Parts: sequence; structure tokens; C-alpha cells
Amino acid sequence: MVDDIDREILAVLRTNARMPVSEIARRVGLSATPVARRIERLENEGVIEGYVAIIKDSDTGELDAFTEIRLSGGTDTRELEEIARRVPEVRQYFTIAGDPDGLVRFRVRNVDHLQKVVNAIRGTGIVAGTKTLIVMAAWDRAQVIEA
Amino acid sequence: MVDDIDREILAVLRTNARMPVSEIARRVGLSATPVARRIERLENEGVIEGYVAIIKDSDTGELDAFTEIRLSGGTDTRELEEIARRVPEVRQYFTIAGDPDGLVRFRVRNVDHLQKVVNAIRGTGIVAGTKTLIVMAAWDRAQVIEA
DNA sequence: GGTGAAAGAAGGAAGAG
DNA sequence: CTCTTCCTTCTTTCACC
Repeated sequence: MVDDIDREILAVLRTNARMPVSEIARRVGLSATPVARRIERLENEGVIEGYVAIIKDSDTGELDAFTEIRLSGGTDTRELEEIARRVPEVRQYFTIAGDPDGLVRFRVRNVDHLQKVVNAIRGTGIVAGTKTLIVMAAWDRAQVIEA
Repeated sequence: MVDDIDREILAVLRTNARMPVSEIARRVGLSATPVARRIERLENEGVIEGYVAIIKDSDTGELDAFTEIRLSGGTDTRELEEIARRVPEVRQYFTIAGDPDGLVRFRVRNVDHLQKVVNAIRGTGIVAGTKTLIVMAAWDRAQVIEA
């Protein structure tokens, strides 16, 4: 379904989604036509979910944080996913294999706001415990623009 | 520095980063040339940090994982950041306030590859311990891939 | 997966407001 | 100084092998 050439194409698009098909073709060693066909197929199959520009935050002293979540026994992780979706501050959600059960990433205005968000997650009945990690610094390799 | 038309352009690129400049131009009511110049300016000013494709991990057969890192006493977190930069699989790096000291996110082909990456991080002398979280499912709110 | 031709998009130069 | 209009070059798309 997804072969090695597809993976190369995906690796390129993950780094620079605006790169022309012709340039991607050069890098993976094919002509433009099959690369365009592969990209179209990957989009239709849902392997590529979309393309987004990464925009710099208007840095206002907000906090970036992760919260690890442990569920009470017998709870389906899909219930956690639903809770994450309902909390508007949550920007990313991960179901984890093992301990913890889930990880959410969110951005808040200050520590009071952080407390509110964490309590919104905790006060749902299915959460046995949380542990919050506050981000002091971060970088992302996908943010490099290649010409 | 960033005017209303810039904001419209950013809103479009956030939704579909692969949209042709000509089509963006049509939507914001300008011709293609100034739109291209604006996009170039926004890139150079760092407002646009990059363009990424959102890939459904489960279909590539690759693993997405986080590793929490605890440093041995007296180690500067900047040393950890350097290590993270040297491991090519690492896609995101976070310095954490408290415990753990750092968090890295990376993508690997399989469990053997995962072991290799974790050991590359562990075998650096400054790492006191690690804990790896394997992602089973993930989502991002569309406008949220910013770091 | 590749080819070639038509359609379309990007990039540069010149000029109007 | 920014937008528009052309013009040239490069890219994408499609029928076909």
C-alpha cells in the first residue's frame, strides 16, 4: 500500500510541503508524472491528511505544556480522545501504548489557565491521574524551509 | 508588518499549504505577483516557519514515539539539546521545567530502529534515564502544528 | 513507469497609480 | 512603494505507449 518510494515522497513533503512535484521527482529518481500520481493516490487514501503552513506564534508569554494522562481501569482510550477534543486549548492528542495512556499538548495564557485546563481533563470521571510537563524551550525539524 | 491581506494569505496557507499562488491570489483579490512577493517576505521575516504535510502514521508502518529524558546531576539542558540535534530521527525537542528534563519526539521504521535511537540518546554519558512512550494514535487541530 | 503536447503557473521586467 | 500587465520559462496534466 505504501512502498519505499512513497515513503521518500512523504519524507520530502513532511519537510517542505510546497516543493514542486518536478523537484520531488528529481530527488526520488522518477519523472514528474508518476510522482504526481503517487501524491494524488496518497491524498485519496488518506495517508496524506493535508498540508499546513507553520505560522510563528505572536509570542505573548503563553505556556506550552504536555499532560500525561492515566485512565481508570477498563476505560477505552477513545473516551479520552473525545475529552481531548472537547477541550479547546488542546492542540495535539496522542494515544500511548503502555503508561501513560494518553498525552495531550496545549497552550495556555498563564498558570491559572493551565490549572483550569488540567482540571477540565481531570474532572471527567475516567481520569485516574495526570502529570504535566511545562515546555521551556522547543524546536522542530520540520520547520526548515528548503529551497 | 503583517497587514490584513497577509493575514488572509496566512489563513489560506494554514489550511492548504500546497495551493498555487495563482489560486491564493484569486481568493485574496490580487494578482499573482504581489502575492508571491508577500509570501516570500513572510518566509524571510520568519512569520511563515515552514510548510509540512500531515501524514497518517499508521499507514506508513513507521512508529511515532516520545522519549522522556532525565539528566545526571549538574548537566545543562543545552547539552541535551545538542544531542537531540545530532540524532537525525529526532523531529521535535522540548526542554521541560521539572521532571523529566527533556522530551524528544521521533519517527522510526520499526522496533529495532527504535531501540537504536533510544540507545543513541542513552549512550552519551549525560543521560541518567529515559522512558519511551509509543504513539498509537494522534491528531492535531488544523491550525496547531506550530511549535 | 515514461513520453510528448497542451494548459496552467511561476518569475521577471516595465510601467501606472 | 505596491499593484498590474505582459512575456518567457518552468511545471502540471492528460491521453497514450
